[in-house]
Amino acid sequence: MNDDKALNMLSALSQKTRFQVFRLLMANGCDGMAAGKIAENLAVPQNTLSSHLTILTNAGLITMERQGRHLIYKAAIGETRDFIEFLVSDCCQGNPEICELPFHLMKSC
Amino acid sequence: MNDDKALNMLSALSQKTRFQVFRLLMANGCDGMAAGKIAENLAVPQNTLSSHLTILTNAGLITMERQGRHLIYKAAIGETRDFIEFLVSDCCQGNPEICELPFHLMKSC
DNA sequence: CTTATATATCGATGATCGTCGATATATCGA
DNA sequence: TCGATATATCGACGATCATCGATATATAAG
Repeated sequence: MNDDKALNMLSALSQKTRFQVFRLLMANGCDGMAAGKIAENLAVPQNTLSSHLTILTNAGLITMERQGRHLIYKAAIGETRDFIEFLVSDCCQGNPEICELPFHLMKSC
Repeated sequence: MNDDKALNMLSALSQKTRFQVFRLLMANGCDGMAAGKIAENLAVPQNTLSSHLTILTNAGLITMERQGRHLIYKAAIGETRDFIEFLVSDCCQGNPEICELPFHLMKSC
C-alpha cells in the first residue's frame, strides 16, 4: 500500500454507485456476484455499471473471474484490509497514545 | 454515520492535497496545525488550501477553531473512527465468519 | 454456423472539480 | 485608527467524470 494506491481506492469508492457495488459485494462475501446480477440489484444500466466495475477492479477493491458467460465479481478482502490499515496508520506515529490499533480485520476467502 | 456522510468523507479524502492534509493532521494529533502552517508544509497556495480545508471540515473529517489570527485545524478522530467502522461493517453482516472485527480505534482528544 | 446471452468498449455530452489571481474579512500590534 | 498578518470568498478557466446509446466481443445453445 502507498499513497497513490490508497488515493485510487478512495477515488473509486467516492462515487455512489461504486460505493453501493462495493458494499453489496462485501455483504455477499466469498460467493461474489455476476455483473448482470449487480446491475439488476442496483438498478443501474448495464454499460454504466460495467465501467464502474472496471474502475473498482483497477483500484484493487474487487476482483473478477469468468464463469462461462458470466463475470463474477468479489470484494477484495485482503486489499481492503491493507487500505484501511494504511488510512489510520498515521494517527499513531506522531502520538501513539491516541490510538489502540491492533485491529484484526477480515480473513481472506 | 450513513451512506451520504460516508460518501462525503470518501469524496473529500479522494483528492491528493486533501489526503495529505488529513494525514498531516492525523500525525499531528491533538495539537492541530494552523492553516498557514499546513499550506507551508504541503507547498500549496494559501487560497487553494483554504478551499480544501473547507471541504474536509464540511465532510466532518477535520475541525477548526480560532486562536487569535490563526485558525487551528485538527483531525476529527471520533468521526474518522465512525467512518472506518461503517466502511467495513457490511463484510460481517452477510458472512460473519469472514471478519474478526472488534477493532478499538483511537480515543478522542 | 447461427442466434441468443452476458458483458465490455466507444463516443459524445453535460456536470462537477481543482486551481489560482484578485479581493474581502478578521485580528493583532503600534 | 492604520498597517500588517492570517485566512476566506469570488470568479473564471481547463480538466476530469458519470451517463448512456450504439456497437463490439465472448461464450453458450441449438
